[in-house]
Amino acid sequence: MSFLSVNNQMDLIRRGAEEIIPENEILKKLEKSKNENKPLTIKLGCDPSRPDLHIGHGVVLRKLRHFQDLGHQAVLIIGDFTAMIGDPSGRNKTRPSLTLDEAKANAESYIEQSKVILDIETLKILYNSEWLNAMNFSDVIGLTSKYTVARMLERDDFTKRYQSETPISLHEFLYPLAQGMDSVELKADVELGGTDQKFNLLVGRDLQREYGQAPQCIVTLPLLEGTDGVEKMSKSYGNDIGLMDSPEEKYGKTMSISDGMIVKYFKLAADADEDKVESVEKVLADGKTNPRDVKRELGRAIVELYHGTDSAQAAEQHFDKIIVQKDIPDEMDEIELKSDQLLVDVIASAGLTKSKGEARRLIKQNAVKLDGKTCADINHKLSVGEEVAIKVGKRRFIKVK
RNA sequence: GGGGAGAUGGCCGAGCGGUCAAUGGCAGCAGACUGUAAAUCUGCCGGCGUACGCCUACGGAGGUUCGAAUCCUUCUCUCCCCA
Repeated sequence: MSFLSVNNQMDLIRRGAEEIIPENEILKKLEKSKNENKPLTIKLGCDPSRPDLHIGHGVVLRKLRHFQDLGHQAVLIIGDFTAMIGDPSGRNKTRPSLTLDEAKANAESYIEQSKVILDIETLKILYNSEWLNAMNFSDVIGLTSKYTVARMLERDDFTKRYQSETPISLHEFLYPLAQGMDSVELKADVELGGTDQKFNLLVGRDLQREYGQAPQCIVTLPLLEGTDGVEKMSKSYGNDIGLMDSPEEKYGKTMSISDGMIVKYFKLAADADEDKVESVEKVLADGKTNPRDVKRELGRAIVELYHGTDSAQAAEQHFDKIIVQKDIPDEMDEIELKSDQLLVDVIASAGLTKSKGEARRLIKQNAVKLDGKTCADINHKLSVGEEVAIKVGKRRFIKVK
């Protein structure tokens, strides 16, 4: 295999990246790799404590894929060790402690999902419990002696939590060190991560130096805000576009992002190159184009990336039908009535609402339509054999027959 | 080791014996307006009952009281100050 020129490689590496630290070092690494015809080791750590991936994760996975496309060795480190330890204090809910089996199951699902982005054939997958579990207490103390409390407190979230008097457990200081040990173990040349990972990635650099290795370069990527345009994309905020979402969902959710996010989404979620990003910026700035149309293009681009052109077209058509024309879908889940039932009960039991109370409220709020006609009667009854399409809110449907 | 403050609904945060399912903000849901954008306005926002009602809920366990998120005891956890 022969590598592209360093400049050409850098064009792709820079795409969408926030920071490359230090840039001259990565150039040297690339040069050396090209001269010796030896791929670089590119590390990406993942946290298997949450099983659902979204296009926010996709940003960094995509970057790893770029390196794969350039011929380098991508390594996915599954942080099963840290997931198992979890957070004994129970304060930090983002890190529940998992059993080995759970961590493993999540890891498998993670790998399965990342297949839509990564070239799984050449991907190397390692579990960090393999080496972290093997460390004994004096190893750990030796490791901690290489870092100071003051430096740890430099990490953004530690600083904030310390200042706002929220607890920081001691063991949390060990996570960056553990992650750094992964880099040492791997002799990583480059580590990727979100900007929130910058501190941890830099610790990896320091530790590699301590252990007599050439320090890794780091490539950080911007965090992608969710569809609300404010919070970081996350399933628990409900503002995510899942990698496993259907084309229709991906398209629809994309259409709901705020205008200010369009460029960023092109850059990070649609993998657009610099030229494309520039032209989008230009079109949005000229004031003649309705941003909605640019967003439609974005929606297609994102769906296309994961599902292909045909699905992108279909998703757009579906969107136009359901949302723009407020029609009902051709296909929806169907249920059969065994006896005459109150509409409220049907909606709740079909799972369209969480409770009967909610169903009742929505009916009162004119949010329920039967075959396109608003039904505000909470006593409305459906009889056996009656065929009707129920629409709750904007996008919850069920067909009764 | 000593002293002080605190733990409330998804989150933040009031309440400090009855009128508290618990003010307010954020998030969420729905409606109006739109480009399913944003902003704005309106309504909803523990569960069951179409209202009155019942059940569950103010860190855990006991207790005082006709009545407790509110008082007492104890346990668990957190923060601050001094050493």
